[in-house]
Amino acid sequence: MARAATTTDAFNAVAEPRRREILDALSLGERPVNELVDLLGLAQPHVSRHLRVLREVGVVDVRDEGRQRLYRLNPQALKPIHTWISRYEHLWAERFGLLDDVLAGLQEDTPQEGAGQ
Amino acid sequence: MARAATTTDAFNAVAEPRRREILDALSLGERPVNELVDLLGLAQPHVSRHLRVLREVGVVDVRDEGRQRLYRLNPQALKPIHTWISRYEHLWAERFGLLDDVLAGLQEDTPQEGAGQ
DNA sequence: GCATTGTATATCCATATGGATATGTATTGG
DNA sequence: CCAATACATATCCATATGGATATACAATGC
Repeated sequence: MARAATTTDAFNAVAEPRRREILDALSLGERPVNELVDLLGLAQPHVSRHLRVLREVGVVDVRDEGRQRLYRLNPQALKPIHTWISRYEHLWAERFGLLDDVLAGLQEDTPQEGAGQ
Repeated sequence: MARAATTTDAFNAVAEPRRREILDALSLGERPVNELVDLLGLAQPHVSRHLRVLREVGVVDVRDEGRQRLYRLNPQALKPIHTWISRYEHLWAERFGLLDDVLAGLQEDTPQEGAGQ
C-alpha cells in the first residue's frame, strides 16, 4: 500500500506547505482563485488542484460569484488537528514536563518558579 | 516534483496515523520497539521505519539500553504544528467567527450572547 | 563461539503525489 | 455568435511512500 492520499484527512492535506499558505490567506477572508495564484506565485492549475484537495477534506468551501469562484475557510475541519496536537501542548509549556504539574497538585502551598528553558 | 518526503518536517511525519499512534504511546513514557510493535499490531520492520521517520524530524529520541532501543517523545518538535493550528482555534470557539471579537473590542460595554453556530 | 533476542536495513511493488502544460467549461461583453 | 476572462480537468513524469519479506547487526546467555 502506498502513502495515504492527501485527500484522506486534514492531516494529510495540510502537510503540504502551499496548502497551509492557502489556508492562511483564506483565514483573512474569502478569496477568488486568481488572488491565491498571485499570493502563492504558483501556476493557476496548481492552485486549483490544491484547492480541490482542501475542498475534499472539507477545509474550504466554495461559492460561485459570476465567473469567479470564491473560496472560504471552513475551520471546523481543522479541529481534529488541534485536538490531537493539544495533547502535547503542556509538554513544552514553561514548566517542563508532567512531573511539575503532578507535584504542584499534591503540595498546593509551595510557591513555584518557572523553570523555563 | 513529487510529494514532499515524510521526513521533511513534523507536518508530513504526523500525517501518517500509525506515527501519531506511536507518538501517543510515547507520550505515556519511554518504550522499546517491541512494545510499540505489540501496541500497533504492525510488523517490527514497519515500526522501525516509522520510528526512523519520527527520529529524522526530531519528534522522538532514542536511547540504548542493552539490546533494546528505548524511544522517547521529544515534544518540542511538535510545537510548530501547534503554533500553526492555533491560529485557527478561535474560529471554532463558541462565538463563531472573527467579527464577534472585533465588535466586542470596539464596544466593550454592550453585553453579548453566544451566537452559536 | 553459537543460538537467541531485539532492531535496523535492503530489497520489491502499486500507488498517488505535485509540478508542467494543454485544453475544456462557464460567464461576461461586444 | 465570438473573444476574453476565470477556473477546472487531463495528461505526462520522477519520486518516495508504506506494506511485505528477508536479512544484517548488536547484545546477552550458555
